[in-house]
Amino acid sequence: MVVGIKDIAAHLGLSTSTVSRALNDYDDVAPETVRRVRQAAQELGYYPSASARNLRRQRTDKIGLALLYGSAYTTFNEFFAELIRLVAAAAEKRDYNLVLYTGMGEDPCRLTRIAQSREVDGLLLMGDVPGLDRAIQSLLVVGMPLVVIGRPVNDPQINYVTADAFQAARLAIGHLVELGHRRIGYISFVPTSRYSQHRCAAYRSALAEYGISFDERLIAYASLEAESSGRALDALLALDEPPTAVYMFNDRMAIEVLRYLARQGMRVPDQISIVGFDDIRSAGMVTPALTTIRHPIAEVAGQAVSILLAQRLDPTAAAVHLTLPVELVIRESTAVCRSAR
Amino acid sequence: MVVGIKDIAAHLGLSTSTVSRALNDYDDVAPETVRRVRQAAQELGYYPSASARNLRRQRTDKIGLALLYGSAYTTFNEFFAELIRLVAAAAEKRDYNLVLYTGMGEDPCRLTRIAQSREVDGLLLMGDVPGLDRAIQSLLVVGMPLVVIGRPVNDPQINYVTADAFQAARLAIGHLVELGHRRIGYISFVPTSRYSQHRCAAYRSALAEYGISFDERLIAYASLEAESSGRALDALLALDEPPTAVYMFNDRMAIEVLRYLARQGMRVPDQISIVGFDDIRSAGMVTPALTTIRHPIAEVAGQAVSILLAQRLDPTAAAVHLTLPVELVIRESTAVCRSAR
DNA sequence: TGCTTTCCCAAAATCGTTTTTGCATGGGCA
DNA sequence: TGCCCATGCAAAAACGATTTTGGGAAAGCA
Repeated sequence: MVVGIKDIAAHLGLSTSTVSRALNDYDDVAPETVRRVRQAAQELGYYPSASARNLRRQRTDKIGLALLYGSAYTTFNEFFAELIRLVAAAAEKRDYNLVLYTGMGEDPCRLTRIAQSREVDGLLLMGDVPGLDRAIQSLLVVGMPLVVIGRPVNDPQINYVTADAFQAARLAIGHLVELGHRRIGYISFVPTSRYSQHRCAAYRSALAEYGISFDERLIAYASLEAESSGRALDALLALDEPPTAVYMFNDRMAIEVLRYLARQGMRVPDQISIVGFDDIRSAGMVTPALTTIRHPIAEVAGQAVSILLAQRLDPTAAAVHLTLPVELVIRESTAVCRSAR
Repeated sequence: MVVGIKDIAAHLGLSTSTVSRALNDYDDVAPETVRRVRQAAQELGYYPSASARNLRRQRTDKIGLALLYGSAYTTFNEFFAELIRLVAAAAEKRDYNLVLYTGMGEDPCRLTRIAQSREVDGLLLMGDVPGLDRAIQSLLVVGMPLVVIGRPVNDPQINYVTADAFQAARLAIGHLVELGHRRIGYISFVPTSRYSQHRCAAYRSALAEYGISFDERLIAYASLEAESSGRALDALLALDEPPTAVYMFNDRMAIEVLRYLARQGMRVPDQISIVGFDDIRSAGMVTPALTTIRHPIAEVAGQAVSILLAQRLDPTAAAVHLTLPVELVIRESTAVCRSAR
């Protein structure tokens, strides 16, 4: 049923090696033979078996994208959707396909298995779970190329590509300070995530830059569950001196907060300003439209794939650490601070 | 560096076949030998080479999800994000991984290559592009299991899983009719898509059920480009007798329309009612919250994977045609028709 | 004891390619 | 003519596992 290289060889009275070399552009095959082989392959509808090819060439032409999230991440959001699409597109442009590994939260050892069994040629890592570092070390041991997406990594051997969280915080906080805000809260992702930790550090650093003293109580944490962001905001609003503006971990949570505030009858931006992060498509479509930081997802995705494949070609090359600039997108969810008017 | 089955065999003074059979639960290996092999495998950090295994077993333990969209689909939306996540989860639950094939719009022949090279064990097909049917036939020829997602297929040999678009239209139109609407428009996806055609047929059928005569001018088409839905709505509103309610192809487009109407200063649902389709997460978070049809994505994803793997096990089984029920979710974007008050 | 069965395991075949090696054939050159 | 080299292909060796085949040793039975 399925036609193999043998069938072509038999059909033309050639050996399989000649057929293979004809199809793979070797230069020790007569042009006429190449033509005949190509034509026969076409006619018989021949496509090489991926498994056999992979085994012999020791490569799979696939890269993996591992989404390392615990149960706190119960749902994808638009950000992931975009990221996955862009990574897949970048990979396909280079004739690679994308394998999705999700639900790795419970068992980072699956990473080890993926690497050791060499079922992909490289791994993109997104997310953070307990035990991840050890799993990553096991990838390095077998020489599996890998790139961490979205946060810096301390280990100088490990590639990463991330948006500039410090610049982002500077832009967000700076924008709010210009509007007269001094009491600026931050709602981050679960504190065990290094994404969250990194962003918190960026928030603190930005506050310091604008001469605002850091108040620990102005940081709250939320997961991506439906009501979580609302509860986190509640905690901030319940303070003696509640924030007049809140910078959010991402747009998804920011939009949840907008919705929550609307239900509570609080007007944004009149009573409180909100700044998001990512600039997902919905950010511009909610009411009020969300002021946010544009995350250069396409660049992140493209660079991640580039770096991964470059490391595959030259495993000895130094690790690449890439921090990409972000932009402030001012929409309707931020305004002059009431108490500063 | 990478440890293979030979290393274990050498290490224990056994043959590779015994090691393999010990690891694969054959019953002609002494329990003590199995124990030793298992332990050695653990200690040496052995994982079987996926490529070698795939070649010998003639399976890859991967399924593909092909997204067949032309350039009209420039972006994923939440619906796809959810679908991909749920399909991946369903696959992983059965120890399969998901390979994403995107950007197949320009060349459905890639499907043929995927099938012939057997790089996945089955294919889930989502979307519709010119030349798709011929490509699908080529999959059938090589016996690649496949399931079409999201729309019925005429060919009785082809599995499909879809939400019930006719019930959806009945629920949506019925709801609007109850509110007094008689002039109900429909904004569909690009007319070349069979998704669009099927949904239009459902819309017509629902109108007929409620005794409303069909007016071709009340159907408009939009792509998923940013301004496309707004333009389509404009066309409907420019009619002599514009619709008092519009049923939308999906929530993404419905939300774009809400945004567009807000910019135009039209109040929803006071001046016009809008019904969506899918019930993506954003649907409940926009203002006004969107009345919509809940698409049972999790069931669709789970059933699609089940059917695919079942067909893999028994290629002679009859094709499965599954139409899953939907639900009406009433929120804030629909109200009593003004002219009926 | 002798024969059959059962239990383990080794050896070899296999999956379908790619890559290496080797060998004719023919042409160029002295 | 004799030698060498380039050309074009066949044969065989990988790739690393699984599966088939076969056989020796121990155990059971007459």
